[in-house]
Amino acid sequence: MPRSPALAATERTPRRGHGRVTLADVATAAGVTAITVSRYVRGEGYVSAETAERIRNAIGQTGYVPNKTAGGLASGGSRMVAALLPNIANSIFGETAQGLAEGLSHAGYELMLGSTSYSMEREEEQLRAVLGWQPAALVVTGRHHSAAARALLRATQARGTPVIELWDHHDPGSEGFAQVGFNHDEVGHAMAAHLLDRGHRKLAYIDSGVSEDFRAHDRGVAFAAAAKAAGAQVQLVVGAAGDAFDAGRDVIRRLVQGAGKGRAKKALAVSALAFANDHLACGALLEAARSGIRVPQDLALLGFGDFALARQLLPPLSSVSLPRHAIGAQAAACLVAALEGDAPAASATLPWEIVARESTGTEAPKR
Amino acid sequence: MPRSPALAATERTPRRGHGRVTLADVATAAGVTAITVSRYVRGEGYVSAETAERIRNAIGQTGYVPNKTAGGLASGGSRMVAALLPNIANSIFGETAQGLAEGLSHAGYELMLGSTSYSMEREEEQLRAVLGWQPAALVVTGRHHSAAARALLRATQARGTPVIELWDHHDPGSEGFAQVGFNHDEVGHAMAAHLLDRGHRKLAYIDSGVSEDFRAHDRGVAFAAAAKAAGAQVQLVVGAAGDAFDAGRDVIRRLVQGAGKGRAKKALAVSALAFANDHLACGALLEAARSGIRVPQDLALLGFGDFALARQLLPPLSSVSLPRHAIGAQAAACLVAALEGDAPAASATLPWEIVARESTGTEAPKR
DNA sequence: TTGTAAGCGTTATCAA
DNA sequence: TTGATAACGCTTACAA
Repeated sequence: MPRSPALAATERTPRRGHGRVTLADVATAAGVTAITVSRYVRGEGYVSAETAERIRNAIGQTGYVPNKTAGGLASGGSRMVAALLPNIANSIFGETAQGLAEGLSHAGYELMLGSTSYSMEREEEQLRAVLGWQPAALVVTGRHHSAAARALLRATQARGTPVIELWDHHDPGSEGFAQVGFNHDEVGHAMAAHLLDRGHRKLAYIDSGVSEDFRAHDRGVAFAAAAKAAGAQVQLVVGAAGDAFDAGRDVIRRLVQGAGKGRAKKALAVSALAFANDHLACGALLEAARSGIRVPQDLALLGFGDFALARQLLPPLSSVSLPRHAIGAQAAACLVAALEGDAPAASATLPWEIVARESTGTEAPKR
Repeated sequence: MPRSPALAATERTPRRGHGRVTLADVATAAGVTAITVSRYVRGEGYVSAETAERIRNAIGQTGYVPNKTAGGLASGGSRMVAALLPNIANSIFGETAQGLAEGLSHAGYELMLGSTSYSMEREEEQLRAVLGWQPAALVVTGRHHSAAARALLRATQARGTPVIELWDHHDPGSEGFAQVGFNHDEVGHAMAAHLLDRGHRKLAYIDSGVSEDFRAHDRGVAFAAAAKAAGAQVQLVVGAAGDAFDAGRDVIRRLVQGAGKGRAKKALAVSALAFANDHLACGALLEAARSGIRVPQDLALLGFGDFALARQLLPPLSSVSLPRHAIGAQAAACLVAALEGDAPAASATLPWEIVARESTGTEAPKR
């Protein structure tokens, strides 16, 4: 059926558009062509003050919102960064995500977020999924990825898309990706040193129950190595899965059982415990109080993460304070710099610090 | 400088593509046309087993990744949902984000996440930003938005894009957006009832120091109304900004000061406190222990959120357990259903529950 | 300062 | 079962 001119005027052309207001609509309303509106919107090229005014009004009237997917398609670049984190619910990665979101958003980038549930397999899936959106840059967590994921990351980087690994900083730089984080071996060493300095010779590291938390394992291995090198005894214990507080309590309960009770009571098998995270440590601290174990006299406890709770308990928990938010913020800054400057992303080591509180003794370490 | 034929053959055509492998490349490799590959990739329409096999190989060889922005542009639909949350770092919204991410990802949608920092202004900005990405659906937090943001949401919904408000559920349904959450007035009432039932007649609600946490305010107002209706005394106190634990401690300190000390000591001005969140409540609980205030005999404490820590302290904290993760998961389910079924998104009220622990007394309420 | 033409990588539509 | 063609809404390149 041929369309009458009148009808055509009402409904415009057939299958034209998906109902959204386009650049062309604004242009018509402003009495210019689309490219002029485009220039105005992007703030590039020359647009006379008079024309700009007309366009401004037209945009206001029509409620135009630029279509960024079309823009990206045309220009071959997008203002969107995809990030893959093990877990967003976790306060550790939550703050990192927050830092990323803030930093990117201020620079005019959007954030596409994927949660990998600490699984390399999921990471690979998510990677394929977000890659289809042509992100301007890619953020992943840690330096352990499946072979296929590594290949995808390498190919992506080869095409000029910056890739950053978060939360780790290891010298050989695995594949040459930029890294924003810190070295977990160093933290493991420092945790051991902190306890050794205070005279402890029987140590244990309580690892996270999350099997793919590689960074926690790395710290544990380094902790053990440092302790052994100093001639101390070390155990590596894996905390129970599930609620971390309960897992921490559980560690203390088993320790007390091992020591026997009543008249058969012996000294605890270890004198200091280092944990993969503060929740484990706080659970242990609370259980110690109930078991009559004096902290730090009978047992010193050292956490990791310096959560808000750590300094609230009695005794306050010594812990490793982390640049949780800074990692995200710094990654955002690195990416934006790389993107604007058309350079590869830069790595950054971010500072962490052992905050000595009562749970590992208030004494200054003997020199 | 005119390009020689040989050169042209090497670099293909001028300004063709941005270096990515396209459908056309795969098609050439497989000896078919682009549309056939497209059909194979989407699993739609007919592709012979033989052709499919050739395409599969071609995809493997070329490492083709479908360009979802181009696809979305052509089809007028995207498989991406944008969500705006007040804060991702916070464990409350973190878990919701996690639920959303998981639910959407399983259904083959990506998640674009924005953090509004509890600011309506930021929300509006972010809204404009994500709208340009043509999301398939929109998720926002709460029912309070700036006028402009509301207009944008309404226009978006009118165009057929589902809009869901999270974490709230209020009858008039503000603008008719679907809501996935619960009614905070009811929670406020229930919190008051919980304390009134246990015989308390001098109550206070400690509100969050975050001024745009409207839901916490709503609960406080409802709490006060319920208490007054029962003939009890109520105060509304606003916690200090900054660390929530410290703000909670601070409340107790001021309460103790008010009661005087030593020989001039009087009874506390209130006998029960309800809090805007568990961090405030836990801070108060810890400070009470240090101040020699017996919980619940001298002072009953009721939290909100039932964080993992709540049941670990002594005495364990009574609190309101929330469907943090479920809100995200349910919202994802609602959206996917709406998107696949082409229907408007459905609202859902999710269950919460007051978990009575020792901090408000173990006695069964008198009937 | 503004415009024309072509193309980005994909899918809808119609035809074969 | 496969293909040709024309969009989708925008930007680059070049022209005026």
